[in-house]
Amino acid sequence: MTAHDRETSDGTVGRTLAVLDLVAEFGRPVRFAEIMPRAGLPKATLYRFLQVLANQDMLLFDEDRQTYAPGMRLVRLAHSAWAQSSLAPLAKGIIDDLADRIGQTVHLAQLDNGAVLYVDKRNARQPVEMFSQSGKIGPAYCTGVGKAMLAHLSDARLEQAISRQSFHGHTPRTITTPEALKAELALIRDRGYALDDEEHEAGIACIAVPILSKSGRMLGALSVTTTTAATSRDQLLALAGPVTDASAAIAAAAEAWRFPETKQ
Amino acid sequence: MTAHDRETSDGTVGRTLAVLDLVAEFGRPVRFAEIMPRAGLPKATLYRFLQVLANQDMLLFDEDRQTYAPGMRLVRLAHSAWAQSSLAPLAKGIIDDLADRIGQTVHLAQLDNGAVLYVDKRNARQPVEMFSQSGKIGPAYCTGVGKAMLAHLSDARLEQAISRQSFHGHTPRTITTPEALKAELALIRDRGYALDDEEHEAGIACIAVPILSKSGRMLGALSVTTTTAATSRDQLLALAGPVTDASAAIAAAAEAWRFPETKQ
DNA sequence: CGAGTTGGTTCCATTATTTGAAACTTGGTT
DNA sequence: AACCAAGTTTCAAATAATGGAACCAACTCG
Repeated sequence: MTAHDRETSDGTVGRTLAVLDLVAEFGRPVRFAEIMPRAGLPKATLYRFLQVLANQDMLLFDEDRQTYAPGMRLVRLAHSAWAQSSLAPLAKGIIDDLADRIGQTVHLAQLDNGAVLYVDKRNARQPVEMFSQSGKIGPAYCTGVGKAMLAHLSDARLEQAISRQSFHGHTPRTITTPEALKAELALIRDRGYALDDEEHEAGIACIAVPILSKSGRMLGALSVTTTTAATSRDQLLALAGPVTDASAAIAAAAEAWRFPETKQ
Repeated sequence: MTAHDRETSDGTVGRTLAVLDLVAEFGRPVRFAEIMPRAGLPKATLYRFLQVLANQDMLLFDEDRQTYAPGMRLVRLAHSAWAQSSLAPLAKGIIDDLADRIGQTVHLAQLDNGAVLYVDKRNARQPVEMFSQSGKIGPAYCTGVGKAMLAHLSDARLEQAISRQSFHGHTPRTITTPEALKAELALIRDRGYALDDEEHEAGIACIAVPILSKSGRMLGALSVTTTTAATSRDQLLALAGPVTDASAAIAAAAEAWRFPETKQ
């Protein structure tokens, strides 16, 4: 039993929110019977939890199809969360600049419960399609931003995060063991940036840097993604400079934001 | 005591989520003492609720400043909610078309707890800035989309929604009484579209239509916004046609989505 | 300096809520 | 008509939530 897995502690509220996660993970409306086996809760208990969540608009219950899906209240709450707690609002200008300058896809990510949470994105040229991208999650062990963030975690938090990785071999180059990952993280820490060279998806490479506060706290990560077809490894490495600069600028903005006035 | 105000029923979970809303409403990180008076809960209870929420990443607690703000877990959950439960994904193409054709700001909204929840938006020309817009809420009684939706609510739900309106007089034209609102809603139901003629903001007008399922259920609303400076009332009214068509197309898409196969 | 104040945290006996096995209802299938 | 699966309700026992009060800073002020 690790310190506190969100699920088990926190009494009724924690258990209920775990069910919410479960429903969200399906990615489609689900029926009671589909949730049951995964929830590991007595029928009656799960039933009551779902009722409460639906009542609370945290879930939307479709009467006709008898399915549950994440509800609209979450969208409203997330708006608030994104605006206040994510790096996105204060990084906006900096990311715009970076994307303009290098003309490639840019991702801004934060770490959420051991997974990569994308909080903002700029596509190479087409109009931004944000909410459908912002809020999306991805694996940490095989993405540039993921590794960049893991590399700057405290030992305890790293262990916790590693225990949540699934280490699925997406491509032949995917890192699939905790040991190999730790070695890679040490390297990343040394050179200051992470590479994802077709570890997650064939033909896709990216360079990522962590966003670190003055005191060394890991706030998030920034990456530029390219296709191996269009961009050589050297060209990709050449982006390290601009991306690192942008990352530093975001860190500075975060610092300024969190301590806006000296004393007053 | 009305049937079920989300707050009071639903036991511990409901009460805890009410606190989450409370924090989100502030729109900025807040301290314990600021939440206290509004929560109407004993100190110890509120304290525990906040602890649990922070533990669950539903809130983010800033150790240094001792403040709570909505947490990143909400962003992840909302992504799921937006993709599955909102009209946005299936309306996307239709809205793109509409915005292209008429070149004005377009809003797609749904009703959430008596308030307008914007789920998608197209700006007149500049790149979309979505998450900062999607998830945003606004008043129902003085916006086009709000009135369009209220007009197609069942009596019971309408009463419930009206009881949640604040009826603040934003401009000289704002409707400020439930009676006047009900009269306006009858008119809207008759003619099929709602107008907001500088009721919310001076210089801003909009035309909105409800999105109704075949069975008459109100799914959301669609609006086009213009400035009174650039667009005459007649020009605005001329948009009723295209907007209504788009709304019908969205309703059809929703219908098709919810009943994809006949029997299989 | 020390008494007072505000903001935050912890205790713990009481109480109300949650719990879940089992019974029941509903709707569909053979 | 009997059967089965999915979903809903019941109710006594078990547990977890409750909140008044005490406690602990960290400031402020006389």
